[in-house]
Amino acid sequence: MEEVLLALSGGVDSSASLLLLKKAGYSPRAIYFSLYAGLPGAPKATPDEAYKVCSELGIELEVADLSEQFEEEVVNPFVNAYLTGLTPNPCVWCNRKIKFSALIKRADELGIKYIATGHYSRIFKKDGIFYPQKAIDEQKDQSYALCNLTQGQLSRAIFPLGEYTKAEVRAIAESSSLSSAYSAESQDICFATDGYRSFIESYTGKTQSPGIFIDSGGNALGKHSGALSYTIGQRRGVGSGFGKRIYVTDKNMEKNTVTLGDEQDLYSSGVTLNRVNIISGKFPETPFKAKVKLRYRQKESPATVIPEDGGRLRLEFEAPLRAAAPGQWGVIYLGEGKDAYVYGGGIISNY
RNA sequence: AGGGAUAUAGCCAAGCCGGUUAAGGCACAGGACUUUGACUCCUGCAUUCGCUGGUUCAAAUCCAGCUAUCCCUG
Repeated sequence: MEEVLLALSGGVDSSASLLLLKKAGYSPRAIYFSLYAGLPGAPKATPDEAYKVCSELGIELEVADLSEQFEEEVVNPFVNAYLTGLTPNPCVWCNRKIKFSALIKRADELGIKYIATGHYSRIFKKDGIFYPQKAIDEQKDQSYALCNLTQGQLSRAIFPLGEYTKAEVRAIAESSSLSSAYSAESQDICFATDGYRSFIESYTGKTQSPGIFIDSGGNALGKHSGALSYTIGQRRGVGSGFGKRIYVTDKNMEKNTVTLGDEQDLYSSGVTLNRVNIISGKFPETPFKAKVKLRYRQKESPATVIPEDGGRLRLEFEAPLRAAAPGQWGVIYLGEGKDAYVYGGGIISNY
């Protein structure tokens, strides 16, 4: 039987993945990653649930402490991004640098070919290249967060949940009487359950200093508690007295200012992507049409992808898109509808 | 000092030729959604209408006085 190394958190998704791998005839091995033990401001997380699931399925569980790598590869860049005014996406980095990286490394040590996770995504293979493809359950689709994976990681990955809906996954776990069948959805930043602001404050030990809101003309509109707490497109927490809904349109960390404006000011016709990751590994030579997402949970929008110098990609939207936030990942999809797959992605740098 | 205007929740603001539970927006709080930040959605949010009296079966809505603020003329 083919062995597979599965990342198991103990939640319903990874548990059901384990079950599905067994049913599919694989011989799965499970590994639990401890990511933020002892991190200031981070919640407690234990492998208890993972152990429970493994004992229910007669699988041996291995526990790996990755907290050092996690802090170096995910938490530090995350905090630094915020301190420089960006809006980072830690999950994209975590998948590449931590989860999939550690899975591959351990699998190699064990002589195992395949790795697996409980992500809602499929693998699309074309011309010998493996792409993350949207999950059947479009509501849960997580292919966006896999845009930064390498070909080496994808070519060995199995996503058992890609063909199932969330409801089916729960039903599968339920029918096998898995104790995790009713586990809550994971959500928000896993290591910052009280929000990124308070996490960064406790992690750095520094509180934000107050600054001012300004309008597009630079006129002062009021005071805020620190520019770090705001992100492009945000509406809440900007104060009152405007008589209308008003949004963050820009921010400046050096001056500690946050610019406010109307919703229409948030729309941009294109963005430039930095630190581009092309799934195939082959940087495009000519412009092409594709679909893009500027954030998780946004439907793909048509755009033209234009290769630029320095390995950058320019995205020109067919219709203006709202609130492109520097630091977020712009992800490019090819293919249509439910079968769309990730061509690549990069970090939004400006507009 | 005269003349005029306005006073409704944290802010803006309907209602104001009287009639059951005082619109709405912003802000705020809680929730939903969510492996990122946002957005979005749902719910809540003045027993009370500057104050004090009066008229009336009934007043935020009419009347009087007081107070505050704004504008104009000295």
